[in-house]
Amino acid sequence: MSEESAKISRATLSDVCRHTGLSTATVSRVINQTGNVKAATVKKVMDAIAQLGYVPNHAARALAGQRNKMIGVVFPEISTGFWAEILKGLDAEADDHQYHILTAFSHGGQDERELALRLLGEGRIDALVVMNLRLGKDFMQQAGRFNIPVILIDRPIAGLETASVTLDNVTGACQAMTHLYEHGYEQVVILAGDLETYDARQRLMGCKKAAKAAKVAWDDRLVVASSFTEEGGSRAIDTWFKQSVKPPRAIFCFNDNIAIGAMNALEKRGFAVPDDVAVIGFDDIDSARHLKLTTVHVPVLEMGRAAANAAIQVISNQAFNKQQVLPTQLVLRRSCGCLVEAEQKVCAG
Amino acid sequence: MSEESAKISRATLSDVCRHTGLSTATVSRVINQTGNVKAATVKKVMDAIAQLGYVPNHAARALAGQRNKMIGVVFPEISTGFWAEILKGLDAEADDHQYHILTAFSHGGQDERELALRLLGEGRIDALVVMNLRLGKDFMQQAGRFNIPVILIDRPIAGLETASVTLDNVTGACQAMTHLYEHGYEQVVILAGDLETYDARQRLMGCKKAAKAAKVAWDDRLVVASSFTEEGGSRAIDTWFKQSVKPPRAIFCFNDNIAIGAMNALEKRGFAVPDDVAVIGFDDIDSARHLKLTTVHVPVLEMGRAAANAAIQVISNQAFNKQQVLPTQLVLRRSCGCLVEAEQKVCAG
DNA sequence: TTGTAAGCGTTATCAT
DNA sequence: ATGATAACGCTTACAA
Repeated sequence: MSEESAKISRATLSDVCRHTGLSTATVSRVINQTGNVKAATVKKVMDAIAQLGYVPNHAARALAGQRNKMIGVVFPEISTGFWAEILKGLDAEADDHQYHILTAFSHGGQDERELALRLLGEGRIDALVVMNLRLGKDFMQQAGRFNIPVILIDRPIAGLETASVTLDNVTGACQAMTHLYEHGYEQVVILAGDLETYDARQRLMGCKKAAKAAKVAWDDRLVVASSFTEEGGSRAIDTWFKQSVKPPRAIFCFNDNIAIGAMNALEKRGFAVPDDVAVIGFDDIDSARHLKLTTVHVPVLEMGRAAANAAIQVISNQAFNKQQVLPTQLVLRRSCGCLVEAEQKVCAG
Repeated sequence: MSEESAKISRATLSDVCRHTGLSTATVSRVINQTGNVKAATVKKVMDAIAQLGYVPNHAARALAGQRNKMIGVVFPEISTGFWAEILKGLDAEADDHQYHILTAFSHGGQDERELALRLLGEGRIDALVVMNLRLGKDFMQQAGRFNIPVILIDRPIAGLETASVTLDNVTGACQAMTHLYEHGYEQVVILAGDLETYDARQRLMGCKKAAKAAKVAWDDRLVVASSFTEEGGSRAIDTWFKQSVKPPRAIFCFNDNIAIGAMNALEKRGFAVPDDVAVIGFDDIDSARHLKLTTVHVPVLEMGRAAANAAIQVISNQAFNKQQVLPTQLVLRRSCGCLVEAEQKVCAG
C-alpha cells in the first residue's frame, strides 16, 4: 500500500552548476555541444555530470527548447507482423538520431483521425508518421494547423504534396504477373483483395501493364475481389469452383494472407501447389518463407527507416526526398513451380 | 528548402484565461476536474477551449505536475512477431487509461541496460516495462535509484521482489511432454534452445515433472541445446543423425522456430511429420498455425496488457498482483499426430 | 569564454 | 469559488 519512497531526487542542471561553480548557460552549452567552451571547462562539467549521474530532464528541455526528440506513430489495427517490422525500422532510424518513437495504435472502435489530432495537439512529438489507410485530404489539412510535419506511409494523398514513403506497387505486381506469363500461364486469376484500397488499385495497374507487355488479352473476369485475409483467399477459391470444376492454372494474390487461404482451399479440394496451380503472393511475411510461397517482397523495415528518416530531415529543415518510393523484389520459392526444393531465389526488381 | 511556416501557434492556458477572464488556477481546475468550480464557469471554460482548439501542452504538464502519462518499454532485439503482439497488448491497455507507450528497442550492438537507465533518467516516463533477458539484480538496483516503477516481462529476478508478468513455463512444458507420453512415445527428444536462459530452464523443469508423473525414466542425453532459431533446430537434428540413422520418434522444441527448423531438417532427410516423427513447439507464432504445428500457446497480447496494467496500478498507488503468472495452453494441430486434418483443438491448461 | 535572467506552459499552494 | 504567484528544469538571447 503506502511505500515509504525514499525520494532520491534526480540531479538537475543547477546541481551540476553548484558542483562546478559554473553558470547554467555554460553547463547547458557543454551538454548541447554548442561550442565556445574551454576544453578544461568541458571536462570539469563532464566529470560532474558523471559523478552526479545527471541526466537532462526531458520535459524541461521540451518546454524550453520546443523540441521533443520524439516521433509519434499512428497505426491502424492491422496485421501484426507487418507493422511490427515497420516499427522496428522506425525505431532503429530514430534511435540513430537520438529520437524516440511514441506509438499510438487505433485499437478497435477508435478513430485514428482523432488519435492523430490529439497527439499533434499535445505537442509532445516533433513529427508524426501515419500509416494512412482511411485518412484523406481533409485530415491533412486539419493536421496542417499544428505545424508539425506529417509523413505518410503506404500511400500518398491525391492532390496534396505531402511527404510520403510508399511502395512501388505497380512494378511489384508487374514482376509477379510477368513471371507467371513467362511460365507459360496465360490465364492468371487475380485475387485482388479489397479493390477500394489504394494498394489493390495500384497492383491491378501493374497486372495490366504486365499483360500488355506479354501481349496477353486482359480479362476482367479473372479479377476476384475479397478481403485481405486468409478467409478472403479461401472464399475466393470457393467462389471459383462454383463455376468450374478445374482450378485456375495460376493465381496471383495481392497479399500473402490471401495466398495462404487460397492454397489451403485448393489443397482441401485435392489440388497441389505448384503442380496443379501456381501461386504467387505479395508482402513476404514470415509464413511465406515457411510455406515456400513465391511472393513479392516488400521492404518493410526499410519503409520504417525511410519514414523516420524523412521525419527527422523535415524537423531539422534538411532537404530530402519528399515522395519516396521503395522497390519490391520477386522472391522465387516453390509455389510458382520454379523451384522444387526449399531454396529460394531473388529476382532483382 | 525554406518553407514559410505560418506559425499558427497553439492556444495556451493563458489564451483560455484571456478569452474567459478567469485565472490560470480556475481554468486548470476545470481542465483537471479538480472540483470547486461553478457549473457556469466550467461551461464558459469548456466553450473557450473548444473555440480556441486548446490542447494542454504536454511538456509543461510533465514539468509542473511530475507525471508524463507515458510508459516506456525496452525490448531486446528479438523475434518480430512476438514482441509485436506484446506491444499491441501494452498499447491497448495503456490507451484504455489515457497513457502512451514509448518504445526503445536495443538495436544490434546496443546495451539495453544503458538504454533503460537513460530512459529512466530523462524523466519522461512514469513507469518502465522491460522485456528482460540479460538484465539482472544489479540493474534493478541501479534502476531503483530513479524511483520509477519497473515491470519485468518474461521472468522475475531471483532474490528481488520486483513486479513481473511471467509465463507458466513449467506447466506449459509439462503439458506438451505429457501429451507426447500419452501418445505412447517414451523417448522424447528435447530441443531445449539456450539452456542459459530462464525460459529454457523453467521448461526443462516442466519436462522433468511430466516424466516423473508419467513414470518415464529421465535421460539427460535426450536434451539437446541449440540456439532459439530455425537454424538451431535444423542443426540439432543434424547432430542427432551423427549418432543414429533413425530419427527420434517424438520431439519437443522449446520454441516454434526450433521446431520449424527441425521439421525442415527432418523432411530434407525424407522423414515425415507426424508419421515418422511427432513434433511439438512452444509459443504459437503465426507460422505454427500455418504449418499445422502442435504447440504451447503463449498469451502474448495478454502479457502486454497485464504489464501495462501493472505499470498503471503502481503509478497510481493501487494494489495489484505483483507477481503475475499467465497460463499457457496446448494447441493440438497435425504435427503431433493427433489430428490428420487442419483442424485444431485447444487443451485448456 | 562565461554569466545573468527572461521565458516555456503548466500545476499547486496560498490567500482572498 | 476564484485569483496571485511560486515553482518545475531547462534553453537562449543579451551582457560582461
